[in-house]
Amino acid sequence: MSEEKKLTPRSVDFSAWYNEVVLRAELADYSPVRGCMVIRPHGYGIWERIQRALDAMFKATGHVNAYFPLFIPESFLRKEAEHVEGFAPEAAVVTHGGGEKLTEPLVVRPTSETIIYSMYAKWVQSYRDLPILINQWANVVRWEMRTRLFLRTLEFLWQEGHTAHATFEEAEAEARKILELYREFMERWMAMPVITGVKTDAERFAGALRTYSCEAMMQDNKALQAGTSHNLGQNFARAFDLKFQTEAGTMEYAWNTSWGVSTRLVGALVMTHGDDRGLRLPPRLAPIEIVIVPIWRSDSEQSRVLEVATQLRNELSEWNGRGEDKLRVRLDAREGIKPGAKYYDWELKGVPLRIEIGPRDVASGSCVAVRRDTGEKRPIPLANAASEAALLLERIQGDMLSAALERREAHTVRGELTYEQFREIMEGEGAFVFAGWNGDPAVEARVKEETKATIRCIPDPEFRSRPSPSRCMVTGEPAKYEVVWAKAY
RNA sequence: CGGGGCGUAGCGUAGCCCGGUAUCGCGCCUGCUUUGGGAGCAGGAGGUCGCCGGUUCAAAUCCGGCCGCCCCGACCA
Repeated sequence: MSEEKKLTPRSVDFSAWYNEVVLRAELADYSPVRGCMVIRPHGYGIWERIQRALDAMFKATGHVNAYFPLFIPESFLRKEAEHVEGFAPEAAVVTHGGGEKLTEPLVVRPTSETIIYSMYAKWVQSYRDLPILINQWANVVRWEMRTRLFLRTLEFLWQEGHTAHATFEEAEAEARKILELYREFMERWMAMPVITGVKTDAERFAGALRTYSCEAMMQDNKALQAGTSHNLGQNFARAFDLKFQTEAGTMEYAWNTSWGVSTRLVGALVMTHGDDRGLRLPPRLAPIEIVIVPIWRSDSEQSRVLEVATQLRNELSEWNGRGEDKLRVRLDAREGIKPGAKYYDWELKGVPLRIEIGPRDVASGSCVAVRRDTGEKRPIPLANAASEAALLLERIQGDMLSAALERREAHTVRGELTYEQFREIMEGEGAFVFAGWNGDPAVEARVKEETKATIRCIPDPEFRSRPSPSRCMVTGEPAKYEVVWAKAY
């Protein structure tokens, strides 16, 4: 019997549970600097899987990677009025270098629009130079008041795409295309369903014309903004004199978009799929998809089991039934630790599939596969273990998405409801509420004040309820939009 | 920046009210026995009790100040 503290059950305190999973599954750790997080190898491995998948998707849509400076002259931020207003309060500023006071302070980038569009201005003369489709993998710094592991840290890793186009329509199409790309990634890779839509003015990115977002529901029924894509219009092009000569010979400002997702996605994964045993990883993002745990009693059993287990490990990792995408397998041959302890260990870390193999299995030419998501056990023959395991992994990926979608729908309220009913929902369990809104920012602010719920987005048509509410939930006036309300991180 | 909580071995903690030289568990090291759901026994190493000052014969404990962290809120990916 161990006296070690058990994981806090999610039902007791979701925040405490989340922190314990992140720390104990060894995804991340607190650093000596407040609000800055150390990403440990397991957490970084997940981020690398995310990077790899997204990068391939960006390249497939014609984007290329580049890198821009960490330091931005303070004056650059000021060139776009809304932008500076939004980011100045959370800027980290370097005032000294080489032992001397700088003539102009340098801002550690909170986002790179300004430095990037200042460069695009040099690169673009003609409509023939457009579009520019560039992505950068980088770290950014935002001096937040309150931080949370992965969800909001002072420094975080992300990908930021920055494009320039010849027309509004082209920029708008780009922003929408990336939104769809994000949605596909979140559903197919993260097994995390999201609602996409456009932000209200209150929630719009500082300097953007329009902001689109992906909104995911965590297991405490709160929303997490998982990704954003902005149509920046000509706001930054004007600020940085990013002009081009059109086919007709006139001069025009370029149209920009920017979009990004961050290490927050790792937190989203935990809060979407974790359970009381720890993390559950969707197979496609799991650094290790399969862990083989050998079981033995005596020395002779040990050598025999390990021999078969090693052979199984090799067969699995060399199997080419998935083409270039090899199975990611780990054999846990540690000695002096009981198999049960190994099970708990890998369950906490979220490995989707465990294969147990002991003397009885060796004798019968089989092994036992155990699903992390459902706990379901099934014997599979060693002869075709690879294809069986691959099939199970695919099923786990699909089932995890279905389960998350079902959970979200069970906590989604659609159709006409009164403000009183809404308040009751927000005071209780919380939910995604589709409701009518008259478009008045004052109403939006009042609801936030009274219930802590915000408009997550004006959703795309496919997510809207049918028929849309005709009245504003708060005022009873005719509704201008249907919106999704929820408390958010 | 407001409200709450906490700083004692690598981790989690007892002791504090009522001062007397630090408790227990996990982990770690050595040896033997173990291994189909967190192993057992024996031995062992490991501590500026967050920091500074005060009271006292004596401070983890009482008093004053400072620092740090976590949680809740305002702000935000």
